[in-house]
Amino acid sequence: MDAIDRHILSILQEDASLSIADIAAQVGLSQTPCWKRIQRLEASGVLQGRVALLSPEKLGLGLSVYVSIVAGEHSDAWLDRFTRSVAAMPEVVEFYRMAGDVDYMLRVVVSDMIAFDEFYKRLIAVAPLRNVVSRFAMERIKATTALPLETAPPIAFPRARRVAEEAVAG
Amino acid sequence: MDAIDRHILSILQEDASLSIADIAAQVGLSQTPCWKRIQRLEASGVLQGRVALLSPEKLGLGLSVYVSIVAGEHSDAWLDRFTRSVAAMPEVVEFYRMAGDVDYMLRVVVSDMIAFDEFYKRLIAVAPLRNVVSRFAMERIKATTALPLETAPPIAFPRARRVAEEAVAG
DNA sequence: TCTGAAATTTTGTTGTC
DNA sequence: GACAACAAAATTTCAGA
Repeated sequence: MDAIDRHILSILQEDASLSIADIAAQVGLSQTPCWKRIQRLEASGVLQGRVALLSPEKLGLGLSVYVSIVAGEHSDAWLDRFTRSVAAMPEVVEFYRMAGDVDYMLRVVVSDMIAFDEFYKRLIAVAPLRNVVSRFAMERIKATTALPLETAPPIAFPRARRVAEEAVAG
Repeated sequence: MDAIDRHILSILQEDASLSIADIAAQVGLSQTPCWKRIQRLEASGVLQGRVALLSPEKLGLGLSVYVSIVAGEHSDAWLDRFTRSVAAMPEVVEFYRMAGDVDYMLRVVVSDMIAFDEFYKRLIAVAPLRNVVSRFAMERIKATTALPLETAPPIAFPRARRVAEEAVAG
């Protein structure tokens, strides 16, 4: 995972429709070594896959709502039920367990307030909740899938890691 | 934008590395009409692009922090300065203007608490803020780029829209 | 006007140095 | 890591419903 690998990743996380020839030219390599690096990044799991990004507005799904939840219980049964049910809802595009004053944070994508209210009723029916706060987004100023590679620490070397793992296994 | 277009979009937003032959087979079309539909969806802007998804954990960027902000002022100058500066920070992967008790919501991706604190200092130096609350994610339960197409309203027909626009223009 | 089969061109992949 | 041969895929063309 050297600077060239990072350069390749930064290009691909912005535009994965580029040809290997294009990417190779940008990073100053010929096609084969560039292709081999991409294969290695995929095999190591750093490159998880390629997806198409759709326009929420053009699909009539322009309303994002942040929902913070305080759990109703902390039993294993409650947790399992809540986690599975909420993760299975397609409107939930982000779902994190939090530290601090709220237990869970969601981002929910819906078409409008009516649709959100319909979602909300299904959400509170899933399992008992102590508190739910919904905050509505008025304007999307920035939303990217690109991670800040320039701020990533100099760890995570797929090759070095594999060597280390083999040393442990052997 | 019929059911087949939606089917194509739902496949591509899960995996954009599939060949047109694969997609065509899944939606029950031959390559050419499937390819033409994808071209049309790209031209209409519903399909915005293809990106590679990277592993935050493997890159040492496993900490997500939700930051809610109450603005310090509401002047045009403040707003412009704040919006531009925050959007330009690579750690900020989501940035929405909100309705209600908070003015802005961010999701920030960093390597650890130290890195977040460093980011936080830069953030509060950008422009005067009345209140900032940071909530730390402990566990990512779900995070997808796939929009809930099954819940999208039956609007947004790129072709029909073009016809309507031409009718207005003519 | 939309579909599908085949030809063409571009791109991805493998082998050799 | 580069270059050349090979394989596969995307794109265009064209015939038919």
